Amino acid sequence: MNQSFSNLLINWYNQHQRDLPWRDTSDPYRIWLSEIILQQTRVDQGLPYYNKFINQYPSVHELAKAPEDEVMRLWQGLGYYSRARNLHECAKSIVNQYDGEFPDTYEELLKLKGIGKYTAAAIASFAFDRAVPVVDGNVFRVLARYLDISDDISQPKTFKTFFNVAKQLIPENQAASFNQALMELGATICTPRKFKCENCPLSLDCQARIHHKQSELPVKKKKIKIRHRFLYYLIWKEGDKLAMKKRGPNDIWQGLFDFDLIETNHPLTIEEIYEKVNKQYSNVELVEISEPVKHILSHQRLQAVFVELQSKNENVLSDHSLKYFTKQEVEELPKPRLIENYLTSKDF
DNA sequence: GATGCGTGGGG
DNA sequence: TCCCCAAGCAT
Repeated sequence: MNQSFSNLLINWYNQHQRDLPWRDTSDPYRIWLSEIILQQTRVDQGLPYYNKFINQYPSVHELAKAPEDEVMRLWQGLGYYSRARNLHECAKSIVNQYDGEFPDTYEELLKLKGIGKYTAAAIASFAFDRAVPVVDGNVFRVLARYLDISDDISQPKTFKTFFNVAKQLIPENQAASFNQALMELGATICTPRKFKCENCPLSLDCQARIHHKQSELPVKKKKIKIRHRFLYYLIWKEGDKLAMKKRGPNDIWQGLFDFDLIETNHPLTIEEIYEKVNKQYSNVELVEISEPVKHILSHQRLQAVFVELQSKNENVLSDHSLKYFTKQEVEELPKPRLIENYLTSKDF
C-alpha cells in the first residue's frame, strides 16, 4: 500500500504540476528564497515578490550586501516581516561562514536563521535529493484524512507523528517529487473546504472519504484570541517633510516605519484626542481627523485614526526617534500596509 | 509548550 | 460580517 500511495501521488503530480520559476532550477539560493516567501503564504501572493527579489538580488552575494532597510522595503506588503530580517541575516551567514554555498543536509540547514523543520526538509529534498519529508499544513491535512489520524495538529508534539508517517511513505529515490506532490495535492484537491475527492488520485483508499469525515480532519483544537487596539496616528508635517519612526521589537511591524502614535484600548472622541495630544505637546491644533480605518491582522484588530496636526512651537517633537523625511525618502522607507494605504490615499 | 507575528482570499 | 486559513519560525 505504501508503494501504491506514492506511485499514485507522484503520477498525479507529474500530470498536474504548475509551471513555477523555482521548480525549473536546482539552485539552492532560489529554492531557499521561494520557501521563505511561501511560508504561510499562497503562491499567487508570493510569486511577484519572488521575481522582485531575484531581479534585485540574483545571488546570495547581492542579498548579503544589501542594506537591511532595502530588503525590508522590497518585502513590504507581504507580512510576517521577521522573515525578511531572517532572510537577510541568513544570506550574510551563508556568505561569511559557508563560503557562499548552502549546506546540503537537513541538520545543517536547520541551524540557519529563518529555517525551521519544514524549510530545512524542503531545501534538503528539492535542492539536494535528500529523503526528508516536509510536514506543512497541506501534509497534515492529506495524511490525516487518508489515514484517519485524529491527533490534534495544533499541538507541537503531533509534528513527530506526521513526520514519521511521511518518512515511511517517502520513496528514497523520488523524495523531491513526493514532497512536492503531497503539498500540491493539499493545495489544490485535498483543500480544507470544498475538497475535490472526485479528482483525487488517492480517493479509493482514503479513510476520511470512505467514512465521510473529510470536514472533521485534520483536528485542530487551538483557537487564537483576537486583541483590539485603537491607534491615533499624529501626522506632523514640516514643509514637505513628514515625521516617521521605526517600530521596535516585541510588537507588530518590527523594523517598519509609521508615525507618532497615541494608543488606547478603547475608542476616543475628538475632544479626548485633543486633550491627549495637548497633554504631550502644547499649542497644538488638530487640522484634520480621518475616518477610522480598520486593519485586520491574524491576531489583532486595529482601528486607526489619522490626525493631522499643527503647532506654533518649534521643535514640537519631544520623541527623538521621530525624524522628518522628504517625500522621496518616505517612499523608500519600508512601511506596513496600513501606512502605505494612508499615504496613497492622501497622495503624499 | 504556548504565544506572537501580516496580508489576502474563500466560503 | 465572520471565520478559516496559507509551502512556519523564533522565543
